[in-house]
Amino acid sequence: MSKNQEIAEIFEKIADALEFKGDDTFRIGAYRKAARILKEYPENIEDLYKKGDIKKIPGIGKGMSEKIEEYLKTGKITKYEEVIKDIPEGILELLEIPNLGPKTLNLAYRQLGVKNLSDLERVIENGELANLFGMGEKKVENIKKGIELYKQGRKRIPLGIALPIVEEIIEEFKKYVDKIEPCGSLRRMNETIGDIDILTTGKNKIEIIESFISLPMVKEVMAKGDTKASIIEKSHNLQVDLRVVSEDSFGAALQYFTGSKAHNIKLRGLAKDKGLKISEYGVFKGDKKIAGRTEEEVYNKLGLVWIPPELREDRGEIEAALDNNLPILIEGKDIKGDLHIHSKYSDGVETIEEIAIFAKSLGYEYIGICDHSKTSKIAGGLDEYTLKRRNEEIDNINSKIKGIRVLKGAEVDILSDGSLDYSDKILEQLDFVIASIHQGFKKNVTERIKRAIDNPYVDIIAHPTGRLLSGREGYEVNIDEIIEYASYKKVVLEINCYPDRLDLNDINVIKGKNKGVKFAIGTDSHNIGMLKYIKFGLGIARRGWLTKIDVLNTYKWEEMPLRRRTNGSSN
DNA sequence: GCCGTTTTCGGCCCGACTGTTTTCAGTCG
Repeated sequence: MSKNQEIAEIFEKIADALEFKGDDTFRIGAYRKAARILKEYPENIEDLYKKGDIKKIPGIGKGMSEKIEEYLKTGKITKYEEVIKDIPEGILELLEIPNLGPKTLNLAYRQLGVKNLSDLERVIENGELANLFGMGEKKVENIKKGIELYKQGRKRIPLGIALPIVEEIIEEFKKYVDKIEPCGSLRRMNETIGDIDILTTGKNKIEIIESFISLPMVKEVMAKGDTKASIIEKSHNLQVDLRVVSEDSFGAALQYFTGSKAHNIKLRGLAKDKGLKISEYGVFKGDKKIAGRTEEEVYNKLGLVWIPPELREDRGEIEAALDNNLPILIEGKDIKGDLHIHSKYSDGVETIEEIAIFAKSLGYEYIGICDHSKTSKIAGGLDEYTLKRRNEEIDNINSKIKGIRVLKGAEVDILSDGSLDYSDKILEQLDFVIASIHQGFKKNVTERIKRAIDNPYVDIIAHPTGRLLSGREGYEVNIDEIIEYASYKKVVLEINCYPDRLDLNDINVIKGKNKGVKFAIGTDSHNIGMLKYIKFGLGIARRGWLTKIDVLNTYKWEEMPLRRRTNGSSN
């Protein structure tokens, strides 16, 4: 874990502890903000500290920088030890229980000695909790429901799983409403989704709410009012929030519910400075509403150009919008082909010809067929002889099918000693080469990837960190070092679109972009249905502030800046 | 705890829903 991450986690714990104790909410907010900044910061905080620059980070002031310094020097933060001293171990975890906040938890602790989950369950069952001042049967019932959800482990789920659920809900529900739009982290294309927010507008609000809570996928209704309702859906126990607003507030509501929270807080501060007020209903000057119908209107009234949802994380996008200096983000129409597709030759489903015909129908100019190399036996890796046969087949297809070019690629294993699974002589016969780790996740991964980068035939490093959103931590790799080296050697890093991977992620993409690295967006498709996953990679690319020129597969094949070309050798 | 071309003190985003409370607190997003 990086120092940034370690310190961020301590700041988070301080915030939890202060919240439990009922400390000033703005102080708590300051710790949470500092934690978020550290977690997302594209530079190593230790390096920054050595340069003496940490206080220049907005949100890190005197207090935070002293604590960071203390941690870097001594490995601990005194403030943290002080605040957790008189708090029973483990009780703060209970703050994750929905419907149980710091006030109630603290009350249960002081009055009933609740220190852990089983204590809490006991005082619920014997009625002691309900008897406390300000408590009652219904509140306790909601906490009980919250405990159930907590025990089921309400994890954030990958974007790729959440999106089809949302699409199903919208399909089922759209007949009831005039307009319907998903918002929240889903609209921002966050790699994982905590809950789903859907915004609608329509004539009869009550009827809309009623039809929503009666949808077939509803498992449980959490809340229901005149303008919003929350349900838990059946398939993944996801919370889905529906908001209904009137037409002339739709833009303001879309902006508001898209977030992020940090982005909105900063926006509201900006509005305040201008003597304006923003809410989900619009932008107001005094009592007069001056914007709200569209998002553009809302941003414009604050002196900003419209900001794409993927950038709304308070990572400098508001400052850039003030200067009219936002990047022109890459879009779907810029993608000229997919550079990471497996065919039937290895572990894919379709023949190369079938893939080519399908990709042509998507409007692609080329596809890169990247079957596994011989050591990946379990994935049907190709030996040299089969690879040669495959290449001949690709030549045939290219002469037969017009309007799309099939590129001879390979996803070559980086072996345990850092060498590649094919000889240079074989690699030379390919149009381009992807190298990746598929074994020895804990064995010298950084050095091995660097050795692969040293090979002049390697163009792209696939899924550079190896993390899986469903759980696997990723390789033991120093990704900062890989980014640095890729930048130096002009090797391209992949944004792998596979929904469980999304690797690199947005933060690493930002780091790479800052160092001048180029990226390839590849779906890693094993069947043609997966080619549509390109949209997830695009989401990551946009969250990483990438423009068209940062991405390899927005170039025509002849103009693609592969390093074996840019280094002077011909194709 | 952070921050400041109106401020180094006094602000800090804003509102919905729920429940228990006779005017509002807690939780959530």
